[in-house]
This record gives sequence, structure tokens and C-alpha cells, in this order.
Amino acid sequence: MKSEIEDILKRSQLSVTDSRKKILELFQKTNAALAHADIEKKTGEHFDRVTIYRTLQTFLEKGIIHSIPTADNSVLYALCKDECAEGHHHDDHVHFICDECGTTYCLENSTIPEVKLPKGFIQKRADVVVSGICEKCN
Amino acid sequence: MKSEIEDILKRSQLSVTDSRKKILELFQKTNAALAHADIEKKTGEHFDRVTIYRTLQTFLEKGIIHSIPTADNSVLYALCKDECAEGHHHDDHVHFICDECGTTYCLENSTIPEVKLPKGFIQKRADVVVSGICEKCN
DNA sequence: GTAACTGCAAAATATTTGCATCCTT
DNA sequence: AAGGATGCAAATATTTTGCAGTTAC
Repeated sequence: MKSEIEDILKRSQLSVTDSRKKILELFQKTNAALAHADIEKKTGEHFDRVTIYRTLQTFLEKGIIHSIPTADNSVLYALCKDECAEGHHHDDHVHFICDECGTTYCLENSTIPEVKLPKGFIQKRADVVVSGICEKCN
Repeated sequence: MKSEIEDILKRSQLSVTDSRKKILELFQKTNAALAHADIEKKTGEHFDRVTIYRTLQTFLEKGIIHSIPTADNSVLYALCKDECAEGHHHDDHVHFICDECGTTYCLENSTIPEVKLPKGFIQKRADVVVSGICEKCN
């Protein structure tokens, strides 16, 4: 538990600090995508806005979290799985946003299907965001 | 040309004003997705920031444009095709962002493939954003 | 003429930066 | 002890709101 969180930080050569631990812990507990505001409210403790910005930025760079494109263009972040490495990023799972409760899930088991592109276009990455009703609200 | 733009506005019961015409014209000419800042710069004339915000908002509500989720969470808008109606929106095409030139395309002919979801999840809409190299930069 | 639209000013939010202090290693 | 991380203050940037003047119909 606690050691897993510290492992993630150490693996990324980051010092283990309170805010980083608590924010990572929140991501793990929630198991859903979070916005900056969510993190500010739900960590239990109060961390400075700026610290949260910087922590998220650092996590992004280290490939610990990834950002999720949303239809309403708000900024969401979610934990990456182990395959994610600094630099190139394997974010090949589907994101699901519930219209009812607003929760955003990473559906690790739904892989992104092939998309046929016009000729001349070369695909490097693909993001899929599905919206609808989640299992809880169903 | 000019009359087509006015038609779009009239069909949506909007008054035909200079800013609306010029912004629509820009979308038509560009044939790609635009950010707020692009519109501010490229309309030729100077329109107030606020006017642009409100115009985009209005166009969104009327289904004239749609917003595009991007990986870096910036806000992009693009013209909708005719099927788009106020309220429910048929945004079932693939978006493509070129890593080289940054242009965002709506690939009207690439339809969104089926995604298998875990049970309990019901799909209403899906957005697919592919990134890579576009035909021009290839 | 009336309702809708625009532009300006200003408020409210969101994000970034600089720096002194504190914490991790 | 040294380098990195945090928190505060403040600078920027972004988006929203109110209102008076203007324009479309």
C-alpha cells in the first residue's frame, strides 16, 4: 500500500513528500479521473493550489499520470499503468465519462479499435472518450 | 458562398451580424479546428474577446460548431455538418491532430468504430482523437 | 420600435513565476 | 549540507458578467 506509492515516486526519481504521497493515494483510492479542483478538495489535508499544479505537472512529465481529453474541455488526470514510461506514453485504453454522475473511468480492458484514415495520414496515437451511463448509475 | 453563411445563421434563428459572418467564414475557409486565439487573430478584423466567446457559445448551443477534446486539453472548435441539430449532436467522426503542424482535421469519412465496454456501461456518444502526421506534412 | 448583439469595464477564475523557507536525501 | 519541494505573494492569462450604446429585423 503505502510502500507501493513510495515505490512509484522513487522509481521516477522524485523525493517522497507528503503532498505527493497524498495526491497519489487519492488517485489510487478514487480509481477515476480527477480535476485539479477535486484534488484540492479531497486530499483531506490542505495543499496549496500551486503545489498541486506543480505536482500534477511533475507526475505528467514522469509518466505517472496522464491527462484525459474531455468533450467539455476541462482538464482531467488519471493514473497511468505500469507500461507508461517517461517520454512515450502508452495511453491506449478507453476513457468513459458518465453523463449522470460525471465520473470519468479508465477502462483498461477496452482497447482502442483500428481507425481507418484517409491516405496520407499516419496514426501515432489515438484517444477514445466514450460517454453514457456507467455501471453505478445504470 | 456569402448566402450559405447567412443561411446557416438564419436556419438557427440568429441575427446576421458582421462578427458572426466573419467567424463562420473563417471556419469555412480554414476547414480545420480553431482555438479561441486563432479566431481572434485570423478574422482579419478585430472583434472583442468577449464577442468571440459569446459567438462560440451561441454556435455551440445551436449546433453550428462542436468542441473537440484534445490531448493537451486546449479548447478547439470546428464546423458541424448538416446532420448536427440543436440539442442532440451527431459528432460521430474522427478528429485528427497533426503532431507536425498542429492542424486539427475533422475526418468526416472515418467513422467511429465500435468499442466494447464492460457490462453495465451504456454508450451514448464517442469521441475519437487520433494524432500523428497529416497528409500535408507526410 | 424592439429585441438582440456588441464592446468596454470590471469581476471572477485559472494558471504561472519568483523567492524565502522547509524538508528529503 | 545541498538540492529539491513547498507555500505565500504577486504577476499573467482566461473566462464570465453587467451594462450602455448600437444594429438587425
